[in-house]
Amino acid sequence: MTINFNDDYAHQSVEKQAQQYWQDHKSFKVEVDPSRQKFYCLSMFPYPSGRLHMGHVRNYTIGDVISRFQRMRGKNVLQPMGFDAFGLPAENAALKNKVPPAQWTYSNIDYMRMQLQQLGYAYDWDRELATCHPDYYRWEQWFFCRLFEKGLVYKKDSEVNWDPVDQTVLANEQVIDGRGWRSGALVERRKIPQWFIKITAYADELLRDLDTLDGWPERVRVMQQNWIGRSEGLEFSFKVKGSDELLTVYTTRPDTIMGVTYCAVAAQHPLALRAAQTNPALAAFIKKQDNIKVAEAELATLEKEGMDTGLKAIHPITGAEVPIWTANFVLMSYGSGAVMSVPGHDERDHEFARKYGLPIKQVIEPLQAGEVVDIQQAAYTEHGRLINSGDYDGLDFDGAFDALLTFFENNRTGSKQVNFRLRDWGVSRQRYWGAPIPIINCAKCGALPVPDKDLPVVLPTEVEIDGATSPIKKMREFIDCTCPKCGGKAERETDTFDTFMESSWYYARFACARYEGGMLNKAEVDYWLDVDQYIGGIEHAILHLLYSRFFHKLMRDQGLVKSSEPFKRLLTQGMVLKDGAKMSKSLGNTVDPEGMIEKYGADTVRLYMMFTSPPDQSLEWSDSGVEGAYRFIRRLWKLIGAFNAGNVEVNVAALNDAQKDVRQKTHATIRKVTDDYDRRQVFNTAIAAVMELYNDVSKFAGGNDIQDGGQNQAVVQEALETMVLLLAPIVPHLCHVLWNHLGKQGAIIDAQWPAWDDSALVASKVSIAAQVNGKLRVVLELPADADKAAIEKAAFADDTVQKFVAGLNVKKVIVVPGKLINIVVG
RNA sequence: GCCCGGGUGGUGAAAUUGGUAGACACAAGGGACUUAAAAUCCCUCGGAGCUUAACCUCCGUACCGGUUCGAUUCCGGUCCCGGGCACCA
Repeated sequence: MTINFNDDYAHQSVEKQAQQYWQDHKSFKVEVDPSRQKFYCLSMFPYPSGRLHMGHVRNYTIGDVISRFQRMRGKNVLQPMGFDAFGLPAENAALKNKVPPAQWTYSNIDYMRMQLQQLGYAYDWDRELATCHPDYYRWEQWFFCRLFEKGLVYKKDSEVNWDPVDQTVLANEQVIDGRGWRSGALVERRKIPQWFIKITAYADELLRDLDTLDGWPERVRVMQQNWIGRSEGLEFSFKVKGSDELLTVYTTRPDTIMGVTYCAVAAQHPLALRAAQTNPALAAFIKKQDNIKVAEAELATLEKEGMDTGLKAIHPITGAEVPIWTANFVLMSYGSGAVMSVPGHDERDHEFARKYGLPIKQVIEPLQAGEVVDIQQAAYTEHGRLINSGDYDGLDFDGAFDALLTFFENNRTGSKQVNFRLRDWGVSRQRYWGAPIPIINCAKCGALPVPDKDLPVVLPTEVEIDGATSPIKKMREFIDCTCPKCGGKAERETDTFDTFMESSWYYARFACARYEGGMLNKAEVDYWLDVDQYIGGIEHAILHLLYSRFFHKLMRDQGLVKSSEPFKRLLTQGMVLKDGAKMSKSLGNTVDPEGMIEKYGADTVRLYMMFTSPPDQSLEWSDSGVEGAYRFIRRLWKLIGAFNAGNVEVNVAALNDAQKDVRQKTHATIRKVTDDYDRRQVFNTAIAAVMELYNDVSKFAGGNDIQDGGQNQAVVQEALETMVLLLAPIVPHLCHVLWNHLGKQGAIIDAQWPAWDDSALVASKVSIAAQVNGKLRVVLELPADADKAAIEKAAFADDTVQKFVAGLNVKKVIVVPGKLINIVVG
């Protein structure tokens, strides 16, 4: 197949030729090579939902651009791709289409792989993996058994959404307005035994190591920090009147303790449950809380409601009796499930107290004299000085904290506590399409891990989905087994793992995807890890990234990896929107990448995606914008296609002014674009810079003979080569073909990234903005070496400047050399 | 509700460390070429005022206030939009 460069740009033949070359030369297959610096670039792998959507295209184009850029900079680049293949949608599709989840998933993978190849991504396909394959999840099962041995996993009762009609557990997503999505039944909270991994044992380290992640966006680190939620406070107990029981609470504001006017406990708190036994109204109130979906957002947006339990707590300092209420905003899962309530100085307590007419007492006043606080109107939540607090009056926050801590320690009724908001990771799912949890339950010996020799526990794939219960939960041949300890009859665990388990370590497995001797192969993993660049959606800022960081530390402590953090640099890309809303099937505003690729080619789609927004912002889809990207490619094709490459070298000494300008623009563009790719990771401005260079060269070509065999041709050749090199990561097919047309040998993927020549950047003139009172009045063209005095002299000599300063006193003159002068008059 | 972002022309955006607001594109309008259309090329393009016109002047980065010689950028407050909230992935 030959390409005629005088013809119009035809994306099909261009893209076919480039992709054929990469395939024939196995261009993106990589091996460990200690003599070369490696670069591991990873994009978050997709859930194989059927077809690629524009969000995938954006994510993977960003990753591919970075990979190809790093390769041209000489790195040994690993860019793998795989599929996060377990999950709920496969079960839904199975129900709808009467196809087993495995079959549906594998056929989606085949289709999406083909689409990814069409887009020309530089993946090492030999490392492809799918998490639903036993070769993958067997190591996850193996690893879970190691955690079991170390005591890092445990089983406890935990609440789920229960559909009483379908007799099944529902995901939060399947609960709509408090009802099951299929049955329409009011959901119930139900406690069932589930497996947990002790992420809280690593809370301190997960928090501390955030400081080492200087390649991560600040906002992601802040979100993780708040999620982990370390706080220092006081834990102490109230005596319950007429009982031996203690009501234990935790507070980060011990300084407000004298303002306690009531206590609040969760609906499921033992005290509330006990009080309910003799109080039908309270029992009804508690029962009502059972119809709330298991989600924090659900609880927190509820109208605050509560009920007096009738019990009284004894204030540990004053001995006063305060009522114990049960309140729907107190979480049983956080702390002790009970709080002291200080309506004067806590907004939630204040709202609750106003609603139920509970007293509000001020015990803190502002440090600043004169600041007026009306505690009945709104809570005062700032730190301040204690008042109405007896012996503690006059103390500030720290003083009161220390004094109260001493009081409770001396009485042995309280202590300083560090608390985390972070909860242990519940990994049990009552669903079918996931990795089986490798546990055997024996009536005699309890829960035991499956012996290594019996791994993997393979998930049966020939199943029928009925929409309610997981098929393996009634499959005797799966369930029945023998106890590895006593040899008696036992039952296999039928719950499967949370799919975050699979996505928490896939980045490591990519280093040795075909390794059969263990979870990870040290030689390969030590070379390729850490991930140098990770790219994915901001929606994963907390859960996936936190679990992966946790898993990495677990693997480190198992001796599998060396480092403490998996991802050195992180780029969180924004969503793809159309008409201001996220592209989604339910809104019917999706754009199918496949149709776009067919019409315009992969390069146009890639260029459009990268040009329209910076990667971390949302991207608004526009059909005419795609046309614009296509037009630029055609213009570039036309300009370069018509150019006859020569072998004239640039002779700097021989350049005239116009030629120098072209060369200066070329080198300024190299510098700008390199910085944009490397440090800033914004590609829209990189493309804009190349467009500017194109515009300059195009103008130059309009007024000069660029095939003169002399310096015109030389500077244009240099500019065109530069454009092709700089755009190669973004539009690789086009540049692959144009590179050889410019007379260059070899493939552009193996070409070196261009370097700029500082001496070419030196400009003779500089623009100085002249301001009067901060307002721009005129732009002065001055010699580049103009110093402070020269700038000032030129500014005052200017007519326009004179117009604004005449007759006024010059109060101050600010000069920023090379930039501006500001004359302050009055 | 809580945590984290974002808000700049008709549209996507740019302005990188507090220093010339609107680069680069899209759309629109006008023109050239053409029998015509498409394609291509050229010009105009934040708003208002003034002017034959160039110029020039004022206003303008969600809203209100502050710091500064100077604020899209920093600080305080408000509104709106988006992401996450532990069983969607």
